[in-house]
Order: sequence, then C-alpha cells, then structure tokens
Amino acid sequence: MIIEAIQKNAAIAVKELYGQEVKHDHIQIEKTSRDFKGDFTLVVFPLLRFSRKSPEETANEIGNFLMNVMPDIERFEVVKGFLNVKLHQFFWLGFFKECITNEKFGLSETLKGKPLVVEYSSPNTNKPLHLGHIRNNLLGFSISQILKAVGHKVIMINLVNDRGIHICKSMLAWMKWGKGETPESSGIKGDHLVGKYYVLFDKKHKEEIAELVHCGHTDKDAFDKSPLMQEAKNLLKRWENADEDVLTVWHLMNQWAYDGFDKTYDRLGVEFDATNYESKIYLQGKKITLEGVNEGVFEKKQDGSVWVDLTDEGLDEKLLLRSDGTSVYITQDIGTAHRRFNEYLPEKLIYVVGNEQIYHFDVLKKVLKKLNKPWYDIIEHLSYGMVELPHGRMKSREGTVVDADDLMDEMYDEARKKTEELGKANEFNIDEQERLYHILSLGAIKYFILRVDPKKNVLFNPEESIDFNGNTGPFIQYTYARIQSIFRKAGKTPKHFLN
RNA sequence: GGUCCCGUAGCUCAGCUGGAUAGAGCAACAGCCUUCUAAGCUGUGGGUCACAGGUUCGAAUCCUGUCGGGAUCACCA
Repeated sequence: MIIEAIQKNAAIAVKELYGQEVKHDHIQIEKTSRDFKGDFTLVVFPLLRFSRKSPEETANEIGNFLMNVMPDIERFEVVKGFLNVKLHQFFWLGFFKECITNEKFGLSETLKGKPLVVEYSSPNTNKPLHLGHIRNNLLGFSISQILKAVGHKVIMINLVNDRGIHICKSMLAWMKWGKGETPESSGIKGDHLVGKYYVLFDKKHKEEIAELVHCGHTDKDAFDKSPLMQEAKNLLKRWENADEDVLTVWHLMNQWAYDGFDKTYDRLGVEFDATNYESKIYLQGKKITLEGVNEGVFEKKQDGSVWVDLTDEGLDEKLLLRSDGTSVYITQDIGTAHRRFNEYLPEKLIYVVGNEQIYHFDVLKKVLKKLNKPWYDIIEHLSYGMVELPHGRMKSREGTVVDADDLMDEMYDEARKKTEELGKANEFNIDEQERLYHILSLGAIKYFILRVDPKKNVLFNPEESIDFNGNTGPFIQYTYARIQSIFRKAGKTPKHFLN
C-alpha cells in the first residue's frame, strides 16, 4: 500500500522534473538493507536515462519531491544511487494498529470466495502413514490455510487409494495366517495391523520367489508366477466381480486402516472437507477416454488398448486403457479432474503429490488439452522432494521407513525427557504436561519440515528439530511463551500498547 | 540417452520477479544468571554463491555450456 504510494508519487516526480512518462510499477522499491538508515529504498539507476543527471542528484531531486507530497515520509538519505526513505513513526503506529484491529487485514477482495481444490495426503489402505506422508499432509494443510487466509474458499480433498493388488495382498495374508486377529484382540492400531499383513505377504512371497529361482526360473518370472501372487491376483478379480466374501474382508480391513488414519490425522492436526474413495471413482474417466477415441484424439490399437500420442508436445505415447479395457492411473485422474471441475468450478485444482509424479501431471494436463478442455491449465502440481534421514534415505525394502506414529511418539518422549530434566513442568498436572509435550513435539516436526523449500529434499534430523536452541519450532514456542509472560506480568495485552 | 529439479560457511538451510559489504541456526571459541522463563542473551572466527562463458550501469539471482547429485521416461499407482 505505502509502497504503491511511493511508486506513484515517484512516477509523478519523474514526469514533473524530467518530463518523462514512467509507469509507477516500474519504479523499483526495496526494503532498505539493514546497514543503512531507512525503511524503503528507491533504486534510481533505471531512472538516470530520464534525468540525464548523476545518481546522487537524481535521487536528491526525487527525494525532495516525495518529501513535499507525502506527509508519511519523515526524511530521506541518498547513498550512491539509492534513495533511502524513512517513514514517520506515526505511520507505523497506524499501520500496526490496522494489522491488529482490522480482522480483514491482508484479505484480498479480488480473491474472496474464489474456490480452490487442494488434494493431499492420498494414502494407500494397505499400510500406515510414514514420514513422507507427514511432509505431504503438512504441506497440503498449510497451503490450504494460507490460501484461506487470503480469502479463497478452499476444498481440501483426500483421495484414498482403497483398491488394487496391494490391499489384496494384505487381505490374503490375513485370511491365510491371521487367525481372526483384529485391532481389538491384538491391541494393534488398525492401519498398523493391516500393514503387518502386507509385510507378511511380502516376506512369504519372497520366500516363494527364492525357491522358484532356485529351481531355475528367472527373477521376473518367479515374481509373477509364485502361487501367492496368483492368489492375490485372483482375489482382485473376485473383488472386481463383487464377490461378497471378498468384499466383507475388504470392508473390514479398510475400516481398520481408516480408523488408524483418523487418529494420525487428528494428532497431526490436519483435516479434510471431503474424502474420495478410489473404489468408487476408478471407472470414471473411461467414458471420457472413449469419447476421445470417437473424436479421433486418441488411438485404439489392434489389441484394443487406447493410447494418446504426445510426441508433438515433447512427450511420448501414453497408455490410457489396457487391452482388456480396464483403466490405469492416468485414466482415473482424467475422470476425477473432470468431476471436480464440474462440481466446484475452481480457479485451480492443486495436487500435493511427490516429485516422482511430475511427469504424470504433465501428461494429465496435456491429455486434457488434447481433449479440448479449456480449463486444463488450472491443474497445479505442488510437488515436493523426499524426506531423508541422517543415516540415509528411507527405503521400504530395507526397513528404514520411519512410521508417522512412531516418529510422533519418539518426539513426544524426547520432549518429555528434556522437560523433566530441567524441571520445567513440575507444577503442571498430568493433562497439562501431556498437552505441553504434544505441542512441543508437533511444533518441532512441523517447523523443521515446513521451513525447507518444498521442491528440495529434506534431511530430517529428529534430534536437531526438537532442540530448544536455534532455528527450531520449540525455540519459537519458547519465545512466544516469554512474550506472553511479559504481558501477563504487565497485566496487559498487545492491544493495550497501541493506546 | 531424453525431460525435470537441485548445487550458497565444516553441517542444516534462507536469499533467486537482477541492486548496496551474500544472511540465519548448529558446531567451534570468548563472555553473561540478586532484574521479564539461562529451554536464554552478547561477541569472534568461518564464503572462488559447483565451474566456464554471456547479457547488464550492476549477476548468488537471467541465458548458454560443462561437471556433480537426485527424480522420471511401465498394459504399477
């Protein structure tokens, strides 16, 4: 606001002093560097061609002009080609008062109510959430809150991948070896119990592969032909044919996973406006794809598979429907994008998904463009890098995946340990202590992960994140607590200091 | 090999719509507890902004190339 005022007046100054037209937004204003006196700095170098005078002279002339027309300016100082403007403290007092008292401060009228769809989290129901999901959830939720804060209407959607071969693997293992184990009977959190059987399937499957390879099969051959894999595939077929026995187990185990996820989401402090289940929507998109075939946008090959040729866009050919007519990942996303556009008429469809899927979203946009959807460009892939650990990357195969719940537990314990050592919360009751440890541990994780640029990989150092010193969440929380303490002792709130 | 992302202090990261002497935290070193939370504060040292060109009055920032690291290019999702 004030910046724009300086720009406009500087543009007038150029007109009056040098008789030249310059657009106000071409006037460069910077925050004054800490080594110089002033609040804002007008860079005059680009204006020299209008003034045809030295940088100092030009800056002084413009500075004097601004002083005369803008009462908010207290004084100015010229250093080389930089015009440093110091604003009156009355201006700042008014500004801060506005910040605190005006609830709509910072809200953009032009963005008000404009809908945005943010898809994030998107877990598979065959295993619990891990550290990578934590980054996704924090990014998705915080970006949504920021967009809401500037005035948008944000629809947060969780797309749950609840069908497919992976969940069949968990189901199969549970049916074979589970002996009716449930979260209640075992005391294991639902999503972890489902994950336990997924791991068990993998273990038994590997044993079979090793045996087959030993008998002379190739690796890939053994992987596909092992009896367990055959059984899992068979289970998927029965699921697709709506076999009741299979659906019962599927519902049961998915519900365990959902119950577990809900607890994790709750602890993380994230929420959703809607949950989409892949099982209910995976057939969408097929219709649109077939329409594309009729319009000649896509190509149907002899074996019945449908392809899109994106070579003119710099990409390859991409499969849209398998030869047996079933849809693939991209087909589903064509369908969901379409449905979300029609349902919400959003300005953007934002997908918070890892950077390994950059290519996928590139394809999605280009396919929609080919289909003549003028809104293809509202698709925005908020991609993010992986989370690494001090001792190396997370690899599910090597068992170095950090489980989300375990991590939060560890951080909680760490917060408790440090607090107890220092005796900081001795006079708190149990509830207060638990609340404190929760706030500290989550603050540590959230700040550490959100402070790095999403597109870069994060090196998550649990120990460093919960340090009460340094650039960490707990340090900020500590500072906040001390500020509150000052207000408490003064018997005042921040607003009192403005009068 | 094609495409995309990254490379800034010993470590972890800011800064990137071009602007002044490139900043934090950690670690190291030196100080500071009769005063608001020492879970703290103050100070010192530490840089070829990967490298080489180019554009510009001015480049960590923009362009080109090279080197190094990562991702991706499935009838998986």
